[in-house]
Amino acid sequence: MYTINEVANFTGLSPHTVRFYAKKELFPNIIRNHQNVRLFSSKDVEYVEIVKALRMTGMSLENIKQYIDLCEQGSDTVEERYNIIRDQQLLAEDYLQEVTQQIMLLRKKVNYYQQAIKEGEENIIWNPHI
Amino acid sequence: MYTINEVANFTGLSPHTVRFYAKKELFPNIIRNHQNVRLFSSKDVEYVEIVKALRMTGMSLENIKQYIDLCEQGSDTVEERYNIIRDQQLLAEDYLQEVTQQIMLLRKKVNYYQQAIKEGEENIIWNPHI
DNA sequence: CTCTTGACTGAGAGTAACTCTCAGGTTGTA
DNA sequence: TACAACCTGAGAGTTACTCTCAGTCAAGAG
Repeated sequence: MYTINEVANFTGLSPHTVRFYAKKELFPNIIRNHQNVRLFSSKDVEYVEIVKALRMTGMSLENIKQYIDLCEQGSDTVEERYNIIRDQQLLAEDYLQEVTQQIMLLRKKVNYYQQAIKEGEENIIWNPHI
Repeated sequence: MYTINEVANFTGLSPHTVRFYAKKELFPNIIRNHQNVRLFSSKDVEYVEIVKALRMTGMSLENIKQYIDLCEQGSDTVEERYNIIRDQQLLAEDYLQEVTQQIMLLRKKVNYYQQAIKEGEENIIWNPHI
């Protein structure tokens, strides 16, 4: 069983964020010890990880909550959950493409600036640009 | 010269967002016609595009503003701008890696669910899971 | 010549997702 | 017994949108 700080450490989320998610009931079944401290089982940590994955690929907390609720309803909801995750995966691949495009623009700028600095040293006036 | 809607259309940002950015002075030198309508030159559109690239790779609007201001100060700031863009590019590559990791988790889940559905049809009780 | 339609305007409210501060409680070590 | 290191909830603050609204203006229809 893990405390909120331990979970934060190995998921890479901040303790604040984990507590924030917990308050939104994104991690069902979390038990507390006699000091009211949250204790995460390894299954709870799996929930944290899937929440992180869905969040980082752009799903809203509201939709993540719906998915978590389906998980808790048992194996009747397997197909519905499958659709959600597959759709999200596809969205995420598109998003990845978009970000890759933007990184390519940054790379182009980096090359441009390298050129500009090099030519600047040769006292060629460089067309002021973005 | 382009109106805000045209710019929104071919950058993929919403007109709301473009206006929001304009209010934050992220696009300097934008002129208005006699009806007070913003008109974007192709240089202004370049600004919109670099703002979008920086934003999509995780830079805050505050830092983007600083970069834009440097751009406006002319060629003395080329090296500083180079550092900013290169650092952002490196950050973005890391971020891309992180998102890719999360997509791989989603792919794993997709496979898992496909298996679960297949075995479910054969009336094997599947261990309820996330 | 008025009327409607459509694109723009600024102001400002609303929302999502954190992010941080604070006051307080418990426990383990010096 | 003090104090450092955790945890707690409540709530304020921040960022980046996102939307609503009332109003302006110009062009085209009747």
